[in-house]
Amino acid sequence: MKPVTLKDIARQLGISITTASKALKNYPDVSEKTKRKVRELAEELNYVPNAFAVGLRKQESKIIGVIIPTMVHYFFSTVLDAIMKEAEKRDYMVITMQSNETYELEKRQVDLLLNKGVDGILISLSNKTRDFKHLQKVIDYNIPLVLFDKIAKLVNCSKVLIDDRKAAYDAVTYLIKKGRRRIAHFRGDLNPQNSIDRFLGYKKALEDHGIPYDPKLVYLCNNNSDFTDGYSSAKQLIDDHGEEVDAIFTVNDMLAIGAINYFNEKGIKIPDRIALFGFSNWFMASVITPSLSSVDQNALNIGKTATEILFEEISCRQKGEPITHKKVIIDTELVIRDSC
Amino acid sequence: MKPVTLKDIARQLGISITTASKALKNYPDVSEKTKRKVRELAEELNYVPNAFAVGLRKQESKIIGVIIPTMVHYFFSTVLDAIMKEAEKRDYMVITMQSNETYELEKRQVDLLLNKGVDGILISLSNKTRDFKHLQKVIDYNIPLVLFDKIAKLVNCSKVLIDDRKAAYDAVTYLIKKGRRRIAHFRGDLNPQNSIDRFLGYKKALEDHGIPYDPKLVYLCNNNSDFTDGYSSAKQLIDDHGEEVDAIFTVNDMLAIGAINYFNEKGIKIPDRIALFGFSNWFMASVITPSLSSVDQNALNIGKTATEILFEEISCRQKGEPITHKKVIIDTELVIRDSC
DNA sequence: AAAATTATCGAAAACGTTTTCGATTTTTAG
DNA sequence: CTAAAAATCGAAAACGTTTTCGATAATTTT
Repeated sequence: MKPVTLKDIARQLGISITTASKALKNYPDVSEKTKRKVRELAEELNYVPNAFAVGLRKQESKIIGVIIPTMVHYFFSTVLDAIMKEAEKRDYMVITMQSNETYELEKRQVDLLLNKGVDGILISLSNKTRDFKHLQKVIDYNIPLVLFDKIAKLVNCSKVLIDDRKAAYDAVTYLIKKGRRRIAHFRGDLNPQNSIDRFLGYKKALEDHGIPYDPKLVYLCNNNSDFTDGYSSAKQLIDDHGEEVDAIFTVNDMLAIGAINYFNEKGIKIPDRIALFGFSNWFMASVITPSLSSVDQNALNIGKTATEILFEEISCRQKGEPITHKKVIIDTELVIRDSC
Repeated sequence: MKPVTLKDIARQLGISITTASKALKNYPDVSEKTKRKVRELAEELNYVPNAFAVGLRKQESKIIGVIIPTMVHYFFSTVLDAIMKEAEKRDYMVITMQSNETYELEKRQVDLLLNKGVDGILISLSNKTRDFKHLQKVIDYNIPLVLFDKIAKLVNCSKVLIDDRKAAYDAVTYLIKKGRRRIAHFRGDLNPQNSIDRFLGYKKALEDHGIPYDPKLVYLCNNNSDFTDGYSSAKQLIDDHGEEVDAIFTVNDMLAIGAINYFNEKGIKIPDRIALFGFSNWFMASVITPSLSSVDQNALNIGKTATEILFEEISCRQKGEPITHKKVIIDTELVIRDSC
């Protein structure tokens, strides 16, 4: 079974390919009678335009590309979910690629997407990306580009992100308002910017509420995608400070869950003895015992907004209108559960 | 900045487009000298073939399509991870679509993928899919198709799946070997086949070990993607049977985690008083307290194998060789943790 | 009835690549 | 030195669509 083409329709109806094409596109210079005949036959034969031919002719693919560090991740898969739904509304398809947190792959994937002729690209940068020539290439090719979550400030394109510093500030402030005074922080690596900002928010919240910042209460967890790191840091924290500490704010939920496991094991009561506040509001946070308070990043909204902006830019480009880049901050939300 | 084409290269070198094309494709009827010149210039100008033109000419897209019920799911995102890595090895890209567990979307998405000219399609069917005309269409178009996990027995194509019945049998047998005698089962909906098979495995394990099957110990959890269902079923179970029951085998980890939450809350000791065995080995299973024993479905292997088979078929088709469909059963594994 | 207008159609070029096949040039063999 | 063989190249067609523009036919206006 071969797909049916305009040629087939034209031949069967004894008209030209041109007329057949114009009939389906509702051109004014085709009579209603022929339009009807063409449309009926097209329907009957299940005609669909060949995507390659259309792409070649119109230089548009009806595909957008997405590059994320990793797929198996509650936050990113949720963002992707939103992206795909927005794309589908507009009859667009999504090609997804994983950079695996490496710059080389990310760069290569940008090239591949450009070669495929995608109409726009969404990227959440890898932790290791320090050089932005590949992004500049996208811009030079005049392909709309929107960065989300892991962004690069210096790149001239639209961005969608949360205010990590404020979100962390709010979470720590909540702990303080609940009477906690010795609040530890399990922080992440120096890159990406997110963990720095969350740390700064933590620090500022303490200072604004008259609690001295104590660097000894900050633990670096460089492998923060593994909950054993949270477990061992919790152990270290208790060894170092004993009864003194009464709360922990962690840079993500994974670390908090590792800590919860340790405390549960040692019979250290949560939240009576020590409170916990996570970040990201992964699904796990709601099912663990005790359930974990966390900052919800609103992944769906991030994905939706980023995609909407991308399509605006795509539409501007097609109409030849000038493109103005946007930077949108998505609201976060404190989700309070049993851990504090 | 416009992408550079063969025409640009040909003009700059004073040769024909034909020769430029053949030089890059290493045809024997181009002299080494011109080949070198063309390759060097192509490299310098960063030439990449236009994907639409190649697709139109060769009728191949270097894209495969994937349809899964949902993206935000540990199993499916892991399978997708494997699929994308296999595709990348072969310089292929992946278009992913979510059926959202609806037949209509699934059908529409198959159409969209066919129209895009994808070279092959991987599908894990929606729970609601009872009609397979859309799959038959893929086969009629002679596009390689591989079903995985949620398959349709009657469709004539390759399939990759696990032996749900055997896996369930093994898990329940493990509980029996550990001395459990009154083993409950939290089962899923009637569709898909998976939950039926897991139930049958449960039943057979009991019978083979001389334990009478008691339908009163089987609880239907129709909304099994929500852990509150596991919570309430656990409560019901204790209300109905009290001290009598000493283990539960659940159709997935979500239900088991709901049950664990209930038991933790009520101070019902796991595994002393009651043991639990889940299914799917979601990431959560390892972080919950107590950690949950579960059947690992080997999602990475499912994805890898399905993609390998797909590419074999794609390659056969391109060479005009006959295609033989395969049905591969991926081994599962019991992951024993603290819950039993 | 002639002229102007409008409606309807199709030829042709273009998008960029691949591939067949014939033409030309160079090399080798006789 | 000529004939055959080999090496090297390019014209042209094809993939299927869109769009411009010119041609013809039908209609309206003078």
